[in-house]
Amino acid sequence: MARSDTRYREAYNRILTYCETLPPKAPIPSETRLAEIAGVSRTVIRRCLTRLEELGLISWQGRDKHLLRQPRAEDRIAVPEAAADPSDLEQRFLDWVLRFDVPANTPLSVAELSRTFEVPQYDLKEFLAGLSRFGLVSRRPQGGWMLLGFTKDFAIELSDFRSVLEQNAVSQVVEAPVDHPVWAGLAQLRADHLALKQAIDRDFHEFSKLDERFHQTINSVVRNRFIAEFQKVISLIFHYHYMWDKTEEKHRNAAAIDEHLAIIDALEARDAEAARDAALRHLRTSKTTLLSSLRHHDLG
Amino acid sequence: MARSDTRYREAYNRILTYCETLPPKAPIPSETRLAEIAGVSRTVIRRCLTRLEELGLISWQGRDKHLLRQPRAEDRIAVPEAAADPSDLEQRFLDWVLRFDVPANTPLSVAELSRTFEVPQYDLKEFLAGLSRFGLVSRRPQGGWMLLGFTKDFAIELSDFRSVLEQNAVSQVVEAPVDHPVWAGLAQLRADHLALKQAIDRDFHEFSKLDERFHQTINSVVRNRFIAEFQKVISLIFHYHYMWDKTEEKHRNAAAIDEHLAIIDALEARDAEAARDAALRHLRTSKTTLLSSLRHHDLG
DNA sequence: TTTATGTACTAAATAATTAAATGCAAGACA
DNA sequence: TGTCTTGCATTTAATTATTTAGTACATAAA
Repeated sequence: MARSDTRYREAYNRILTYCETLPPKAPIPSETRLAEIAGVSRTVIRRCLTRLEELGLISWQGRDKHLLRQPRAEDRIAVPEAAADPSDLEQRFLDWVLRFDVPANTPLSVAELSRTFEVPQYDLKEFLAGLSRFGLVSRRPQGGWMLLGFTKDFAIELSDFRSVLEQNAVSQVVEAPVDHPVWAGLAQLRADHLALKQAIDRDFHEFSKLDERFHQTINSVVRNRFIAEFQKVISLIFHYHYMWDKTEEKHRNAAAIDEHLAIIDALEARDAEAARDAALRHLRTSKTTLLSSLRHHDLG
Repeated sequence: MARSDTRYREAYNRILTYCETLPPKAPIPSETRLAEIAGVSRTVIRRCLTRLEELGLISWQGRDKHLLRQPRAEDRIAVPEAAADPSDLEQRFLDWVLRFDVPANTPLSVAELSRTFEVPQYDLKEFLAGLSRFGLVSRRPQGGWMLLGFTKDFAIELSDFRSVLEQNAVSQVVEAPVDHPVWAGLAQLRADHLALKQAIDRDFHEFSKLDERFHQTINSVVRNRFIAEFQKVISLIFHYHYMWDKTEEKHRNAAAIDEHLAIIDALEARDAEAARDAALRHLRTSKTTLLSSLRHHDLG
């Protein structure tokens, strides 16, 4: 019942690797130096040295440390399997919510989620605390957490907020210098949109990816930590719902392609007002799509 | 080493209060009913009932429960001092950061913060995890947390983000129906601004409060959980820095009053474009002020 | 004087533990 | 017979205790 000693184990192996580079009988550097090499504190280094001495790899008396023999493969210490990295927990969590269409006001059990995602409970708690800032989850008075999201109100507010951010992004694109990578990106996007428009009867479901790329390109111009954080969540949610609402998908995607092209036209003409108008039209369509996809889920 | 039984203790006292309303020898409702009354689970209610029986307050056999005597003051159970409520932890934390001018890239010790704010470490971790979503703090590789905020970049990005949100708010105010409370608020603000303008030589430091109220009023029109969450943080940061930058405070505040009045004029004339222009001018001034206050802190 | 180690203390991560919640089955009562 | 209630068992969550790791200072060696 205490923290794991992974840090020590990893440091130990790193020190072994370092020792392999030393000539036989070489003196071992100071604790401080080793701490720098392994990127840990002296406390950990001393544990490593103790073990090295016990295994007869080094002699250690006072400040006199010498390598006794070359490290072998079996000297290495086992490092516990790195748990599924919690870095993309957000992606996987939202994926789970959206894929299984978890309804609003579902109580979330940390214990259960911890099993599902194979992530320690405390990582999850930290993660949920973060999401609560976005109003996606909240604490329940009896303890535990509750999924709030994906009500109609949520969708409306999310769409509105997205509109605000994207209107701003569009304004910034117009101001971007000619050598900004966004222009190359938009040129490519125009070509890809036109290509898909030709093959829309067959490849209409390819649009979802293109849509995501389109919005990402436009937003890439905005360098803002606050906005960037939100964009990740927003794009994921829209991406999924867009994919799932199958009603008139082909027709809807064809229309969206034209809306995108209108935005690209206005941007390349550096016409701020026209671009904002075109973007607004497109975002309104998106909002409607998101809302209708929610409605279908509710009914079905 | 386990969770506290505060919940049980509070529930017990609540049940006592309920019993006081009952006539002598009255039957006690079912466990489920009591659970509803006290807002806890049946498990807690059973602990309460056990104690009530032990103290001879009730008889309890099977599902037959009767009140034996009226509860007295000394029957109440002691509830551990409610720790300083963690709800306004955010306020107090930001207050601390800003008041002591904690520099960027300061390591934050959960243990120390826990003592400072008299909040369990547990709560703090959750809180910091939330703040990390706003890019105010981040995890350190060696463990622990680190305060990121209040560099120049941070201030710029925060200001820009604020501009985006407020431009949007201003656009919404113009569209607000005539009976919306914002119009009364603005009328009052106009009067207060004019009054302060008269007495600016003496009361110029009163402006900070007025500024906060002004921005709050405008943003109150926007009903959006995402934006609301940010506004709290943003307004606090600007509020403090505004108060502290003493350079030319009087002149600066006088100018800001005029900028506010210009915005109010445009809003009341329902002139969206003029309002956005006026807001933009004011937000640019604010940004400059925030940046210059940072510069002074760096030099001092 | 400088640098390394010894020692002591502080802090963070996390498993263990108890409080609380919940689900299910059987019994009581109408 | 059906509904409400309680008894029992299991699961979950909050919080502490404990171990690992980091850090500061004293002391000793070079």
